[in-house]
Amino acid sequence: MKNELIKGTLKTIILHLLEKEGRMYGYEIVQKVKSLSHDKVLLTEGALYPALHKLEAEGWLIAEKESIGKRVRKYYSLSKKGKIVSKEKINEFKEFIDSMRLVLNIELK
Amino acid sequence: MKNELIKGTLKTIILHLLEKEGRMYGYEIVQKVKSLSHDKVLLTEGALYPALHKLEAEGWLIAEKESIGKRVRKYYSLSKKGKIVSKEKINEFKEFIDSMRLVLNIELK
DNA sequence: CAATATACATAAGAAAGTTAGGCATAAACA
DNA sequence: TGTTTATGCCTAACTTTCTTATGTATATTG
Repeated sequence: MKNELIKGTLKTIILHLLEKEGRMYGYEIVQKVKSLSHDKVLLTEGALYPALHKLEAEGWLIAEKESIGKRVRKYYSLSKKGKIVSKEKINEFKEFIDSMRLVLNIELK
Repeated sequence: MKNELIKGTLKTIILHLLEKEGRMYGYEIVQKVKSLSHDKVLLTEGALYPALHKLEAEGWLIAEKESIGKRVRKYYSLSKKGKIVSKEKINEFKEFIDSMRLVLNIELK
């Protein structure tokens, strides 16, 4: 999906996955989205990592480094605020879909 | 809707409305989208007009100026190519929604 | 032991908006 | 009748968000 539509959904995706999974690291998020979407949504690391940093700076994510052998993974989870924002983002997305359905006059199963 | 999600949908909206209505001018498109979406989707002219020009340059739209009193309206309609692209864009949007539904695990009525 | 996968990160540039103007005519209202 | 609001077009500076291209390093697989 070389799709400009994906733009703007990245934060929503991250927040939602962390809410569902509890705790994930960046690379894992990329793989998860890829598999959930049957290889349709391919997050790029150039977009993902800056987004994670921004969400952390915003206070919505908590980051913890963890050593796996000689490598360091950075796990993210939702802060209290992040859990609230996560739900808000999902609702915004649903409203967006509803609006678009009205404008584009399309049915969604 | 101060929503970054709308980004990327503008061309799809324009093409679809022109397909449905046949012939519209810029200002009319703004009003139509506003009313269809119950004031949720408010296109800005700063985004709309450049988009119309780009679609015309691409060969997807045909523009015709029409004098209304002393004012000039610019009507747009779909070219043959534009009609094809319009359908493609709608399909892309539907696929996008399907993918997002998988990733976000949400139900849409 | 070379290629691929895992895992993080940044930086330059492109794309698509927002915000803030500008210009002009027509209609509505006080 | 004069001012505000609506109609109708437009552009330019700036911002946000993403893509593309790198860089670095360890682990696994053939």
